[in-house]
Amino acid sequence: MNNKITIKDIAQIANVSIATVSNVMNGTGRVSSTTSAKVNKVIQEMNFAPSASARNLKDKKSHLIAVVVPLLEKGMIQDNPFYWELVRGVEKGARNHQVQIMLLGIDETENFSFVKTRHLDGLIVVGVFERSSSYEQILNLGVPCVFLDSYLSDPELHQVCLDDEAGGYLGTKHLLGLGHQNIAILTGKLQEGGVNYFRYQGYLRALRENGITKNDKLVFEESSSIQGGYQAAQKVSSYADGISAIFAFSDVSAMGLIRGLYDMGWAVPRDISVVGFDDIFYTQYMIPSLTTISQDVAHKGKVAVTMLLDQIDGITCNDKYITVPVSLVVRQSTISNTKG
Amino acid sequence: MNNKITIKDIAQIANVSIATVSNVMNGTGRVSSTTSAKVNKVIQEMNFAPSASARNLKDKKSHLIAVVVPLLEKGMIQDNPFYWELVRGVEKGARNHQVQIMLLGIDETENFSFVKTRHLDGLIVVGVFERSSSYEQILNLGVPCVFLDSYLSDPELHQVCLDDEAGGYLGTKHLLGLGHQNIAILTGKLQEGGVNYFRYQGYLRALRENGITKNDKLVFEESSSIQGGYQAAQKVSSYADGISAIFAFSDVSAMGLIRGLYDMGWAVPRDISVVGFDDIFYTQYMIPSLTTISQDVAHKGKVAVTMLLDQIDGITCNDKYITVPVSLVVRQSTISNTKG
DNA sequence: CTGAAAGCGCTTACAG
DNA sequence: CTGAAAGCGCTTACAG
Repeated sequence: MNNKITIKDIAQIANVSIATVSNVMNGTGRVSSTTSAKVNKVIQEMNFAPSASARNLKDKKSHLIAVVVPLLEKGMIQDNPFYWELVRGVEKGARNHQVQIMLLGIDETENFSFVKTRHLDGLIVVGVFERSSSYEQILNLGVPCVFLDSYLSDPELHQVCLDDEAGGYLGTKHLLGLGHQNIAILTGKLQEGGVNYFRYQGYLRALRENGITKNDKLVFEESSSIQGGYQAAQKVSSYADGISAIFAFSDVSAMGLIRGLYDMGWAVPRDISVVGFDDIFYTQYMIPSLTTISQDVAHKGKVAVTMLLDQIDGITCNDKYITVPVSLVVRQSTISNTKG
Repeated sequence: MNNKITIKDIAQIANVSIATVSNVMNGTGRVSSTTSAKVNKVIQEMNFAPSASARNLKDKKSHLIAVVVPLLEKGMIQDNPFYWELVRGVEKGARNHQVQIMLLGIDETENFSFVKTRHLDGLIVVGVFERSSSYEQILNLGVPCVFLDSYLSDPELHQVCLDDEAGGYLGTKHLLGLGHQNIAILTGKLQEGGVNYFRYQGYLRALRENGITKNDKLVFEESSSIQGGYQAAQKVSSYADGISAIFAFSDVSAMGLIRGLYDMGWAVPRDISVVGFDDIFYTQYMIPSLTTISQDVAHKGKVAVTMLLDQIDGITCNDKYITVPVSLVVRQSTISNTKG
């Protein structure tokens, strides 16, 4: 094939120097409009696409950013479709700004050499913890970053976070309002400083406001997956006739939980009310449809790209820490407490 | 930061030439083990990561492949989580082989210049049609490609397809076996040569085998999304008391359909049996769980990478066309026809 | 307004 | 076994 067309060929055909061709392409320097038109015509005709490698070698800019997503144990990227919505948002945002994205799954063994190797312009990092090896590594890179759902204490870091505490509060409040007293939570790893931790804080605040003392037995800590939710159902149902409502910190685990309860003869919301978190695309189509805490994930992705690109372009934004709002969406999975 | 370390620095510190450093890194040429050890030590200590740009400029290889996914009208990548499972499979496969992936959404205006610009080693293209502009463009690129779910007639093309015809057949056969006669289908665009087309052919074959003449009124062509399925419910229920079963050509549309029917007072499977397609992660957790045609999407992604990399490395495989098998998974959404 | 030339950081024959 | 040098395809001062 003819992917070997270079700036030299264009220069030769257009009868100008390569410097001129370069200037035309980049709108730099002073070029007469006739020359410019002539060169552009040749570029068109030859279907010339300048080599990014050569450019990067000079510029040290790649116009490539990476979306870095944690790996599941099995070496696969997270399966929660939540990540897909996020990535889709990032892709769209990036496309609008002429940069392209790489997708990378990482675990604690990752050394991030690809960032230097590829001269990546920046990173969008999803869900790292403060004291993880990945976190350290990323900071040492000294490359523009935006962290998503990561809650890092360093105020200099650019972050986009959800108002998780409010989400935890809203969901709990909703259940309390329906007369539920023994409200269980189904959460993924409850690591301090993590997403679930803040949701849990919101839960506790709502309880306090209502003068309810917390009961650690009502905290079910399971893998935050659909299977995890399913497994939790056994524990939940075997534990307690007292539990009239449960707040799951992700929609996928809520779905697994509901199905698990169903298999044990419990109907939602008749026997127990369930609240989810995320407002994943299918929640309103579930039977019963799921009451959940809604967030605009795709928007989050777009915000992250915008922040990152500003940062790359050296535009300082006054708000390094952006909190995306949450809202409660009431559907069929929650009803008034009938157990008295 | 010190991302400015180059091969020169390493050479200087290790007291050798840059050629030697290069040879050590690439295992090329003849290097004494002492020199090699010395150089490697310095590389380690300096945390040196060679520039991909410089390398690519010489090699014309980027160790980058792109996953190309069709765009929805709204400029976003497809929202079906099916794509996420696929991309995850590709990512894992790529990671195991030291190449990295770019994710790109494309529409008919895409000119694919990024392929030449970035010297991409290859492309994994999902769901293009034979006579689309994208298809033409991609062929002209002359770059290694693997097409997924695309059904292209050129036997020289590398493709990974599902046995869609068999899937359509199996699902229909299952319903026939349960005594259903008026079996409707809910399909996305029924374009000749497309995925849905083949599933439809399988459906027809099963009907023929049972001596049932096809009825075009039983074909509901809707957007292949969860919303599309939901909307179809009205048409399905208003049409026909005769319909006792419906075969949806995607799980997401099946979910929307079931919910839509539910909202009109129809229960699945009591009033109507439903079969889906894909075996998306949540199907077994739905209430009722969904009978569906199963395919191993992540595996499909991995097969595609392997094929692509072989092709890039010039390894000719005898099988350019790989068909991934399907199987029927019977769950709760289908029961015997009770309408007589 | 235009062009000759250096240089980005590598790899690869080619000498030695 | 090791190194000097050319060259990959661009961009960017610098002359003219």
